[in-house]
Amino acid sequence: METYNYFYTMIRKISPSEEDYLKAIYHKTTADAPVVSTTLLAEEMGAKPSSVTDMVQRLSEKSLVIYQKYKGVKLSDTGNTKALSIIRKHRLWEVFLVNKLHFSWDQVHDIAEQLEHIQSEALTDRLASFLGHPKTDPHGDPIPTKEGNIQSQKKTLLNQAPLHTPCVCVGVEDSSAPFLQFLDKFNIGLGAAIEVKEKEVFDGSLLVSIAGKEQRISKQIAQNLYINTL
Amino acid sequence: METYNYFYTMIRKISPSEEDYLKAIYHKTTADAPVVSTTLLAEEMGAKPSSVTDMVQRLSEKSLVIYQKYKGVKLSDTGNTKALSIIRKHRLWEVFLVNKLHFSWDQVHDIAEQLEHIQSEALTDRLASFLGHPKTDPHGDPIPTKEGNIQSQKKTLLNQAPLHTPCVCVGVEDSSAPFLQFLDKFNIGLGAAIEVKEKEVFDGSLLVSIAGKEQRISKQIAQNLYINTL
DNA sequence: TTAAATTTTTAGGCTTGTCTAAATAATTAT
DNA sequence: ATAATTATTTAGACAAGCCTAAAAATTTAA
Repeated sequence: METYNYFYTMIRKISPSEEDYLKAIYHKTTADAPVVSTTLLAEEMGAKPSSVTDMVQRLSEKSLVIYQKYKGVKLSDTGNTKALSIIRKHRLWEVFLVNKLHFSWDQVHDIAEQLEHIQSEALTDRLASFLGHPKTDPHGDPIPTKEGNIQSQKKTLLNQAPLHTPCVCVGVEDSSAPFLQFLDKFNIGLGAAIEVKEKEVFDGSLLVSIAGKEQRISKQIAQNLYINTL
Repeated sequence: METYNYFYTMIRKISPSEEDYLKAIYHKTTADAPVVSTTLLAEEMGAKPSSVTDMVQRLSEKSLVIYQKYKGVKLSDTGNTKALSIIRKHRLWEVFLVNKLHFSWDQVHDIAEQLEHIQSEALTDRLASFLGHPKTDPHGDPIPTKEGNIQSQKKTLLNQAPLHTPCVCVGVEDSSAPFLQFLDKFNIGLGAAIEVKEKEVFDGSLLVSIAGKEQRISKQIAQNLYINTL
């Protein structure tokens, strides 16, 4: 009995909660900061650090993460693949909700949080095909491929955009409903034409033209909007 | 603290597992047999009777079912409404999977079992609208309305169909994958034109014409196919 | 109508995923 | 360099949902 334990843990199904942790670890680690602390993860998950330690130890036993006591945690290759598959599902469902069911981009996150846990490879494949294999979700974030490849786009914050240069909005840093609703009021969406006319040194606000119309935008907004030059 | 307990239990969220039990109770009670035993429910749920007793007692505390020790269980009005809402979601998702993602009718049940637990009234509303407010699912079962009305159709088993009378296939009693795949091999689907040519007294088998072609069908098949006369 | 068989419930345990409180390690500041 | 602070882990508890084994109620049969 004991002999097969290792094998069993390897192929054990991943629970929705475990999937959420893998996703959180994915989002909270970068090339610069390759590991994340239990405290930071606890914030992200809306749980206490002690609960995170517990879960992270379980995930480590299942070889989904690499965890060193007191040092932090990062995804293993298996864990990374799993996280990307969940992110793929999340973003595909967001596209479905916006493009097919006509939800607005601020309404889809919570529903996609549930849909991303549906387990059926066939469903994901057919959904992707039904949607025309979209490359990005409604917030401009790239959708990983079935094979787990994700295109890391060169993203520039509107903050850093050159003056008097035609740009296009390609994504948001903050995809919370309040921010997205705010953007709607300013008529800013993915693909919107933006050009920075003036940068105020004092408060970092910008005078921009959006779809031909000049508007003043706060630094806080400009810090959360990604653009590409044309 | 204690004072508000009742109120809290009233508005408490229903878990996926609880939803599955409500659905099972719905499916296992009829006008003839208005209550279901824990043993029968255990079979339906793939659990032990003792586990069912546990759960049924919890559901009773939440006023979702009416339960009498040793006597069986049935849905309360609240529980019935909840069960119908889950069945509505299940069947709408089945229509989506078949009509939009082109799954076959034997592939959709397990996926819909997961999708039915997604919690978002807006999603269900928009899905129904996206699908054109279908009246029945891919197996011919009626889809309850948002208000919880379900049309009980007068269903005749192929078994009981009159001889030499044009009929149309309107549903299946058994919607397991093996049976549905079997029907596919015989080219029998919803809306298929069927006419009984001959009934064999010895084994109850039927000689029928399906889409113009004559075929012999066993009693077991005929017992699980619903038809309407034209 | 009582005894045997069956059904149902209770009691006690296990896992997952959370919590609080206490203990320990790591970091920061004096 | 050591003390104070902060971060992290451990220990123990709890609810949900399941299990097995034992007890109790109900049904069936003699």
